[in-house]
Amino acid sequence: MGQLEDIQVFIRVVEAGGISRAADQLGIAKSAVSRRLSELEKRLGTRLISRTTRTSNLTEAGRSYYQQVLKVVDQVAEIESELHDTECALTGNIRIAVPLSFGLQHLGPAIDLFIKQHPQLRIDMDLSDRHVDIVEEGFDLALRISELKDSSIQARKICPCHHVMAASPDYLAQMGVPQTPKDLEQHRFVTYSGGQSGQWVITDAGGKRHNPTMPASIVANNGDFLLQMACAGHGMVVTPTFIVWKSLAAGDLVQVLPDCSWPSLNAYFIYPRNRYLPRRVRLLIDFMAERYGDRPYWDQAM
Amino acid sequence: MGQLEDIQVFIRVVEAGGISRAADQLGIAKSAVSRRLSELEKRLGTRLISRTTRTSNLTEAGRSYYQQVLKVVDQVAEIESELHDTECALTGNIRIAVPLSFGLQHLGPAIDLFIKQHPQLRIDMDLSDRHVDIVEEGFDLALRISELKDSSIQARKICPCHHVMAASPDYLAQMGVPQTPKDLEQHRFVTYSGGQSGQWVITDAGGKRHNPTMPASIVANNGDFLLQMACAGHGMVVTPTFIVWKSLAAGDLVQVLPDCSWPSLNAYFIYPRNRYLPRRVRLLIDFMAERYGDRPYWDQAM
DNA sequence: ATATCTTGTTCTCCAAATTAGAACAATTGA
DNA sequence: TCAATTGTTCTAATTTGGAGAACAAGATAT
Repeated sequence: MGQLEDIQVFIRVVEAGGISRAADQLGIAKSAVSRRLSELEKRLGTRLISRTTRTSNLTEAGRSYYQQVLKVVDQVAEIESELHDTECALTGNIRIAVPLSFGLQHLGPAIDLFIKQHPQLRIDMDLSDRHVDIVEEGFDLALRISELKDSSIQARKICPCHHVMAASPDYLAQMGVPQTPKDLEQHRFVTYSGGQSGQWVITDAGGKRHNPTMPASIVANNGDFLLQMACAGHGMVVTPTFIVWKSLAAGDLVQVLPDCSWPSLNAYFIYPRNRYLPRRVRLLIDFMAERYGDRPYWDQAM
Repeated sequence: MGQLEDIQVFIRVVEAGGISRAADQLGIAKSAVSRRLSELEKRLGTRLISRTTRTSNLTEAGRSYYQQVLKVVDQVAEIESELHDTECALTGNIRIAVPLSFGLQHLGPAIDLFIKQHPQLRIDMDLSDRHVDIVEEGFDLALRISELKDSSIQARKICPCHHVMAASPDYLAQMGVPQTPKDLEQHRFVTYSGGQSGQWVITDAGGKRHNPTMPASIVANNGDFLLQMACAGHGMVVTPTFIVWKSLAAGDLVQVLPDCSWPSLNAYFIYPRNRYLPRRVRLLIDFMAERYGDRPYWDQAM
């Protein structure tokens, strides 16, 4: 391999935070990464990353070198893929990190369509609900559902993400149907773990905001699981429409306090700032933004 | 090898004007160059150089690609050699094309000193009097002795290049010593072949310009040879001081019409415009400019 | 018109380069 | 204190890439 490949290995080590993680992400042995890095340092006559056992840190020279070569690597990628894409069908790999529920239920079919349009592309999907640092982990982009976008990254909104409260008919028959937000305090909930999911602000039809206590009998970090528990009558759930839409349509769940509204989130594709975005990645983002848009099909079905 | 090395091979093919010459300059087999170029074109999905048997021409895509990657290759070279040179003794290669006479008599000792100061450098010297296209032939720089500098290249003057007229004592005893430029028409000359060397403009002490006919009994393209012929009494010679200085000092030749002057040329180092000049090359140019300067040692000895 | 020379292509063999994996030292965390 | 993890180094295996031969085709010289 060559000079630019050595540089790319170095960049990966820096962004991954270590040789072992870089090796995992690059799919090569850590001995190979170690050797490539050592040879780059030898060629430059200076240490780029100071390593002790179990830690590695950029030196001052390494930091400067990293800033400079990052631009060069992007330029080469841009020059070559712009030329290639002018002449050819899209090829290459796209690494995406997406939340589990959204990924399984919505991105799957969408990716299927996209790949049919661009059969020479390869998609590498990471489905999980953990927070992903796309630079550190070497992703092209990630889907994030949130209110605020991180200022250090670029984001493209692809659709709104509304929430509704719902419960099973059996549960409501047993516990009664809440008429006002205050009534909620007499009920049980299944809620998301972590963060501040248990503390929701609900806005009633008159525009008044409420902050009801919602005692959780079941807590989990997975929306599909919570949906199952709600359908089984274990409590009411506040959940995204993109999760609950089919259960509502089937009558397995019934919307509660439908005139009230919950804080609205958005789904964004995020990608690294100041980094060349290959055309195939841009096309995928455009494709998804168009496919979902401001009134996605699951909201239209309600 | 890698992506950047493929690009460097491509650049060399473009600038050399063909795969065979590029292979010669790179020191690898033309089959290897052919294969590298083909693989680069395959990766980009487009033809960069259209080849028929015995000719090759840049395509439109190739021209654009060449312009863009040239900058990138320079940037990488700059980033890495600036970092390297900050930390280390100078290393690397310098390829220089120099005129034969000047190279043998003056650059040799100078290079010897320079290499003693920077022992890890490697000098690749091409000595000839032919016109060298430094970009096409892959030189870092060339020494050129001329009046005008080519506008498409960068030049750094390293010293003036004065000419004098001289003849052997025997010749002058036999033929008489010319007193005025007009007297020259009664004499024989040994002169440079090609160009307009046989048509000199001499300026007398009063500032008047003369254009004497100087019949040549011996013509050659090498100044050292002409010096020998002049010392042997075959005629008078107009020659650079850097060639004739020792023969004058030794009494083998005597200056003729010393109050007159000849068009003054300069010695320049020339190097490619818009191309990163490694520090080692810049240091060599500085070294030579300082070593010779406005009154080089051979002019001081006269 | 023909022969020779030169360029670029393609293929095969072999040497060189590079990776995987094992073994190890050393630090960190349980 | 022990186990886990990181990074380094070495060796064997695998992959890559160059050299050189053979060839096609165009240009040049005779």
